Amino acid sequence: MAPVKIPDIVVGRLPLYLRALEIMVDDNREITSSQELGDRLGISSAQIRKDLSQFGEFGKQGTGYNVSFLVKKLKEILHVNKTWPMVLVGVGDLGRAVADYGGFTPRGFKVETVYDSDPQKIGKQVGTFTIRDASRLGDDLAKNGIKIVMLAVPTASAQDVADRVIKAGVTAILCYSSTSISAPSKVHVEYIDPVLHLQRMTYYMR
Amino acid sequence: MAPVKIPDIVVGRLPLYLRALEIMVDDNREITSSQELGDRLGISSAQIRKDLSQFGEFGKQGTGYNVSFLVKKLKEILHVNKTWPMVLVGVGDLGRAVADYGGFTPRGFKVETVYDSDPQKIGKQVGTFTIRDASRLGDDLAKNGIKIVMLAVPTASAQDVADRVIKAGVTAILCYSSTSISAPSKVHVEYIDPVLHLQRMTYYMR
DNA sequence: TAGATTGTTAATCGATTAACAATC
DNA sequence: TAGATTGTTAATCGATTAACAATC
Repeated sequence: MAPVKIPDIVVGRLPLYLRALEIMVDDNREITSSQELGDRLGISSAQIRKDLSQFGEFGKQGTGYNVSFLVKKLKEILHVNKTWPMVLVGVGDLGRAVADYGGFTPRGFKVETVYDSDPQKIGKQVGTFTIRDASRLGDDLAKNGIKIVMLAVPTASAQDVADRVIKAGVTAILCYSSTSISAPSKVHVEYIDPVLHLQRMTYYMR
Repeated sequence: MAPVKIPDIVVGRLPLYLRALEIMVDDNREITSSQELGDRLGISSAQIRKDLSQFGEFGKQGTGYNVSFLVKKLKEILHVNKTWPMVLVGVGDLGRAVADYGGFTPRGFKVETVYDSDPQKIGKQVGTFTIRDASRLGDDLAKNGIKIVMLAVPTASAQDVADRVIKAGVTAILCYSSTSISAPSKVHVEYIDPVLHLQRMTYYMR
């Protein structure tokens, strides 16, 4: 009995559910329903029930879902019931903001170290971090067992840096550079490019 | 004859094609094929041909696509053959980086003004911008005909600010706050939340 | 002409939704 | 019990892919 393969698109919605539920926790909500959650997220209640049911029976007929219980379950499923150490490569304007971003820690992630290859920057402080030489990435990553890297390097060097961190055992890359990178299928790559979102919207605008 | 409705999912891929093609322009590539483009993006060549053919016949059998011609066409389709003025609301660490980000201008967007509601910040400089009082948003947006707003405000005030800018005629919101906002269907909302991407990846990791 | 690649069709595949029995 | 909401099935809907004629 092969464990049923959960579709990627379902996995992609779970963090959205978790985020909405954590806001409900902050608001001291104890119970919610697929209907309410769906209304908040613009997703049908049927889809939410179907997605969740892939992982277990978390609700009660007639009542709904216990918010903190569902939060706990989703954190387990997404493996964010622990904190993942990450490193950041590239400390330009964007990298600086990523390093300072306060939103990682409460949600399961922590920036451990930041790197740059510019000799002018190496050794300087960025927030609480001392910028390390990017040429040390290989050794450091392997030694500290880091699995997640965020890239905020110039477009032209993104692939090169990606190749190097992958060689050092990294299996997840969050790429802020405006380019696609190629990686073996065992390595997960996600992208953040605000312009892609903007252009998607202007398509519909005059 | 109703103009055929292009699926949202197709529209969402066009900016990706445009981005890859612009990199090819920089590399002085004159011609490409759906095969090559697909390889770079991890998308099947059939899908690329099908997507593009929704908008016209841009290629030549046996040859492929002229890169700069296709760039020109995609810019027209996405309405980024002009520059869209935008404003940014919220100048914390994240907002500061968004304001300084150099990637908007070459790709069809420009930050015109930045706003915050913190009296401590109003009047201060951020890069080349003087922070304006967020209470002026309503008047300013309407007067300058701004249609696009980027939100980098605290989660708790995102909905409130969104409501106000929508009232002032804004039809596109790029939301960096970690929450979903509700808006009339004529208003386009896109989200950027790095943690959602990270959690999507850790699902697959031990 | 031979080789290559588009644009498009039809088939396949997968995701969403509607509906409802089960049950709290 | 009556009302509400889940979990799940089957039907619908939509997206992707394989294949190939057209043609450069």
